Amino acid sequence: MRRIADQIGYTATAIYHHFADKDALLNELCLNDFRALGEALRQMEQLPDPIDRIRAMGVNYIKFAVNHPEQFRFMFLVERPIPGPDVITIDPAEDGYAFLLANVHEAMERGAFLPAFTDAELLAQIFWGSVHGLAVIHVTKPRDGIHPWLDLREPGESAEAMVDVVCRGVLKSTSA
Amino acid sequence: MRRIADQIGYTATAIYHHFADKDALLNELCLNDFRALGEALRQMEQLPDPIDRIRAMGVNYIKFAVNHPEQFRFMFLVERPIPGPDVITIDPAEDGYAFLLANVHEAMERGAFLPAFTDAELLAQIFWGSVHGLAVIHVTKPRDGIHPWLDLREPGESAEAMVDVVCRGVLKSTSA
DNA sequence: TCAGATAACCTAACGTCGTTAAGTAACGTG
DNA sequence: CACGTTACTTAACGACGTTAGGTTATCTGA
Repeated sequence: MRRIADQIGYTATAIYHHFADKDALLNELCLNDFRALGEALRQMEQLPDPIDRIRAMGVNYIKFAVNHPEQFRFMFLVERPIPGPDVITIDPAEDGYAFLLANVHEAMERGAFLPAFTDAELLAQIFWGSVHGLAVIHVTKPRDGIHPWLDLREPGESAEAMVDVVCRGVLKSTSA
Repeated sequence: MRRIADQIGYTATAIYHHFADKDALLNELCLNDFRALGEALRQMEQLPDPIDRIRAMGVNYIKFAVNHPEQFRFMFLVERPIPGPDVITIDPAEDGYAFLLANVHEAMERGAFLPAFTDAELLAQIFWGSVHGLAVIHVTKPRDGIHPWLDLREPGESAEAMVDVVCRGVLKSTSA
């Protein structure tokens, strides 16, 4: 708070006339980042095939994390009290997960997935979870001083590989 | 520090005779948790097939995270200064990642993977990343107050599904 | 056996942090 | 021009990690 205040040329207490407390401020910044990520993923809307969109989203999700590690950590990894329901102002229309889920539904209607996969939400969570894991690993890299023998692959390389693997695992026909 | 000291019936300053500072103490606790996770994963050693071991490790990794969310967050998600090289005392023999990597190597020698996969390290990171993502999602669940429409599947269900998907994506023959 | 070192622990205090209380200056509205 | 609201200030509180300095117990060696 005091450091933010210094940087913007005010006193720390001035912030409290605009935000209830530190968490409220951080949540606002966090929502901003969520919108940025959502927008980045929504760029894939132009691709005609829903599976291609999902693939591209996966790769770009990791790219976002690697390019904005502070924001990514901030969004997903920093513990903060759950904001009150009134604070949840993020619009599903600009949410990344909602977009992913819509694409899974679309691909499912086209019969792209193996017959075993009928739960779109579960599929979406598998897609998200797989790239989320890689993203988190890359964004918390320094911690792996604990695993000095971990020879981490390039984010781009592992992202492509992960997306390929998961797609081959869920798709009826493996085009790629 | 003060709260820990209270709980163990000492003054806060007493701790500084046993640990250099807060980070040193936390790193020690963290190493403890890493050993616990490593041991949990190493239990799979009894399974004869390396692929079965990898599958079971994936499911148990998520189980560990869900059963010990505090520890898991602590190990992977809490930002802390990188410990000095002298502090890295974790033995590869009791490390989970090293065990995973060894199993990937073993399965690769048996020709279990599709010919495209020749990089054992990359494969290990795909296995780890996929379940790590789900684990992180489940362990940071409260934060998804931001995604109120996210209908999170049961950890066990999504863990099994993830492991199946990734295995189908990398294995030559899909036995399961 | 006893001096001296070492270890384990204490109290007091410092600086930093998030936050609150109380006050002041500027501004828009009747 | 009075008046409430807004934007901001200084001063201070309590909690935190940490340090300095002192006290007591325990162990070691001549």
